[in-house]
Amino acid sequence: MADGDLLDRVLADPDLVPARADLVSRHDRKGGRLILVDGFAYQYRMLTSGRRQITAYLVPGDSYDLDAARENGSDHAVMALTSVRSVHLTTAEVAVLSLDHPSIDHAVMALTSVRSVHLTTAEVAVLSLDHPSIAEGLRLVGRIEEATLREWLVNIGGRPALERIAHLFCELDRRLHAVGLVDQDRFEMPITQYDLADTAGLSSVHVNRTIQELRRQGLIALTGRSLTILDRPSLQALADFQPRYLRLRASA
Amino acid sequence: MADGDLLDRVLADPDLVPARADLVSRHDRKGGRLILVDGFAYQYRMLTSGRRQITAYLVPGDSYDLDAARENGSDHAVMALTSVRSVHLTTAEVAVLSLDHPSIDHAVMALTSVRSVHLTTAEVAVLSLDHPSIAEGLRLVGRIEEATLREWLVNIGGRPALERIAHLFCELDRRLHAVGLVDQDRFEMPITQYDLADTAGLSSVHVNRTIQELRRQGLIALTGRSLTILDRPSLQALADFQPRYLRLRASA
DNA sequence: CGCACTCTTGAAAGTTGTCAACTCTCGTGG
DNA sequence: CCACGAGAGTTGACAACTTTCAAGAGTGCG
Repeated sequence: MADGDLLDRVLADPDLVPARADLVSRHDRKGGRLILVDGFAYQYRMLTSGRRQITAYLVPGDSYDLDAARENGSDHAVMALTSVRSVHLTTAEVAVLSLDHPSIDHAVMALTSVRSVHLTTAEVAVLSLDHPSIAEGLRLVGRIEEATLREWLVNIGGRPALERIAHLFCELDRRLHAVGLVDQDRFEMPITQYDLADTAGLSSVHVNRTIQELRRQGLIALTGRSLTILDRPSLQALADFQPRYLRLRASA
Repeated sequence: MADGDLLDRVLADPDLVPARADLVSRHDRKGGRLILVDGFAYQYRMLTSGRRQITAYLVPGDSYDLDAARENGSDHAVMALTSVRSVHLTTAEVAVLSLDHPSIDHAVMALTSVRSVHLTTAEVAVLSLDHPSIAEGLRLVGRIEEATLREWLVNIGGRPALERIAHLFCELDRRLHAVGLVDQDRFEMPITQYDLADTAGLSSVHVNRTIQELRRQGLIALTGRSLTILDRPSLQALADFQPRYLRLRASA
């Protein structure tokens, strides 16, 4: 069969994982190499104290461990935040698919609009290390993930609650905007305040009060699952948000 | 000239950088690709609030950006904590050196004793991406750095001050032990309490009180620049420290 | 309708930060 | 040799931030 067919077939038949189920569990030997087609997920780690620390979010178009660096088990797991459609790739599929997609512009991987992202990120997956430009692309993804991780460390270690939550919202805004999921400064954010608490290293009660302060300052509106950025410049200024680390295109 | 000669020459003539000077500055276009031969350094980021957040420590044997991923400027800088001897490698040197060191066991890069580390990590530097096993090695280094970054995020986001500082000491202990810099559960740690504060996301006053509590519990002794681990099992248990992320050999 | 989950609120307690001063060490210059 | 000054560590009192506990209100789904 043609490789394009395989790609189409793989994308056409994503796995469906319900909310709050592990997409990839800790010490998962099968490898979690996947692409998120639809829905939100997060990477997390449980402490022996019982506390949970979220270390990354996955939004549509994002991938996880495509280079199989964590194949032999890792120190964290990935859980679906909403019901999720994702494509899991086997080593065989990655290898087969890579044969006919030798040249993918890795700059494209920095994401543009949602439709192209799904395809583009998928294409990324079809690449093997045999193709230098592919290896290049995977390395870029890795660097963005690392820069984001460092940004989170700086955020949690260096900013008080209000700025911390504001920064998180700014990041989600830009990332979702890049994949076309922001409409009129408004986007769906299916993250509970408990999740935000375990992301920011705060208690859920304090997250709640912090969000109310952001509302009071007229920066955001948050009702149910829908977040609206009312004053992006002020919100970004408050958070000291510099989106360069995300390596997104100027617009989308 | 033979590659071995170049390697020797490079190692024999390290740069000397005084304490509190930048080894690599932000937006440094020259690229910071280096190996630390002697001394301590840290990677950090300044916030507009004036706060400094340390995101990583470099100890003897550690490298920085050998794969030149941050060549075009990054969001952070690297500063010498003590006076430092380091080897800076140019692109040309890395290229030349890579030609005759095709097969380096990447497992060795996980560090053993101090002498071999200096050589081994140096050898890592002499590798280019043309050699698959080298690329492999650089990727392993990257993964360890990323896992450490994630560990710090979990540490700062999820643990109170006492556990946080304890965890930091546990990590330094294991990393320095791996390069032979721990003698009788005691090692030199030229990190001020101000530095620790900006590492752990605490104030220096609170770091001071936290250290006193660790002393009071009989876990450590810290005088001047010398830290002694008095009760490693208890300290590690307190910190919930699992050294697996460092990927160190069993002993050294 | 009722359960489960999420959001919100108040009060009290605990943790951490700020400010300010004092001590200690160490290296330099008189 | 001693005085001095800079950097680092220590301490106390107080303020600010954040958590915990507990309870009630809102929301969506079977």
